[in-house]
Amino acid sequence: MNAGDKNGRGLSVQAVQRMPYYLDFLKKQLEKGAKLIPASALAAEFNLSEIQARKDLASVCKNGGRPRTGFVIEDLINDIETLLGFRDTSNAVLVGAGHLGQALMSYGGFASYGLNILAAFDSSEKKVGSQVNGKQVFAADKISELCRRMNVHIGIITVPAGGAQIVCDQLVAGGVVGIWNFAPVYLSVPEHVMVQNENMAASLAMLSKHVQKQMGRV
Amino acid sequence: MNAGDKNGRGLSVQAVQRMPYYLDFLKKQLEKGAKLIPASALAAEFNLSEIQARKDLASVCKNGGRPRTGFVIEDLINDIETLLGFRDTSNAVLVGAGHLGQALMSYGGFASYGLNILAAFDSSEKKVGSQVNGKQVFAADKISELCRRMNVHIGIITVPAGGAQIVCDQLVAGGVVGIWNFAPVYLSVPEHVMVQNENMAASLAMLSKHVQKQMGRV
DNA sequence: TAGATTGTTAATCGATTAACAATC
DNA sequence: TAGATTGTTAATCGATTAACAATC
Repeated sequence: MNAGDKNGRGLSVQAVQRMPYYLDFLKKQLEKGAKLIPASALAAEFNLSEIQARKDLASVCKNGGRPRTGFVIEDLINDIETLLGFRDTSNAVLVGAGHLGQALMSYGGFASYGLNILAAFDSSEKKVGSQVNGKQVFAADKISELCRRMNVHIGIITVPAGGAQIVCDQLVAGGVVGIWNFAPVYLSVPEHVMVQNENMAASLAMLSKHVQKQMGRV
Repeated sequence: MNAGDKNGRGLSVQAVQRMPYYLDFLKKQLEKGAKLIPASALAAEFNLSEIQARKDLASVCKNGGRPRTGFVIEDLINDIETLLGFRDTSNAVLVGAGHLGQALMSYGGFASYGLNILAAFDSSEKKVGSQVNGKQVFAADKISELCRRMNVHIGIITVPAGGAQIVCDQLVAGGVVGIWNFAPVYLSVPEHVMVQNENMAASLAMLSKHVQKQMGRV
């Protein structure tokens, strides 16, 4: 439902998704005073094969590693952050200031992923005009206009399923090209727009299948 | 970081993850009064190839479809729900009653995915003893004991990154075999435990890479 | 030099797609 | 019967793994 992407140096989608974990670990190692790291250390930490870790690092690291010593941690951090787009901040708006929306607005960790939630929208009159974590909540009918004016390219959808497609259309109309969708519905968008689904139903399905299997075994 | 799984009738992990979307659509069609549906209708709705939709349905549908008419919607719904484990409810506990944790506890939609959050845990004395959406918040040091006593097999982790591994270990000690992890860290678990990461950093990475590319194009 | 570690090229494995036969 | 649609078997494509050469 979201086709794969050919990224720069032959990085697979899955490899890209492993990168944030590597990044986190590398930062911790750097803090501990380490300068160099072999691919095998990452493999051990994340339960991956050494080959995979090595290939992942090789495909992201500009300078490559050195036999015997490994990779320069600082370079790796730099390269991964650049690759993932975490080095410069993108502005985003959020639509749907309910429980989940407020939770996301209040979360401090997005800054290190290069995301800044500028403002929110909601259709409830009660919420419009209020602030959450210092961010203004605007009326939902202003989405397109304000997105365009603020030059925002990322939209976060945390409305109930029923309203998600309409909100999505408005975001796209406002110039948004990347949508982070928490609503449990499939969104239909033009070619140039990417939807990243936080697909909770799918996660739960995987979990409950696993639990079934495990319990069956006992 | 979480290897694929060989499911019953050769259903790929990806196919399983598409199922919740199919399910949603099929239910809507049933409500509209439709009885039968061809695979091509799903393909059109979700922007998939007809072949893929057909194969997905074929691999999940016990009775198979009929040439000319298609698949019986009611049967499909049944088969998919059974496959995904949505038909019988699993109890879960949640650890970390912060913004996100409360949002999940307040969300009404999990019932249709067969998930019931029984109770929560938190390490803050302020929260212990309180209720969120009618669910009790217990002290974090009771996790293992209560999980075992309540026979809970699914744990939801919504604590900050630093505490996630400890919480995870306690859940596993309490008999949990499926963990839904919202903390932005890799969790190390025994073989029989499955971790489903709600990997927000990865989602954001994909989005920001896409936005970069799109903006570069203009 | 020997050994650890990277880098590269080929092999395997799994998922998707294509071609075509079967059926109502 | 003709045509729509499913089901099956083979081909392609992409990601992971394996084997081995290169390098410090």
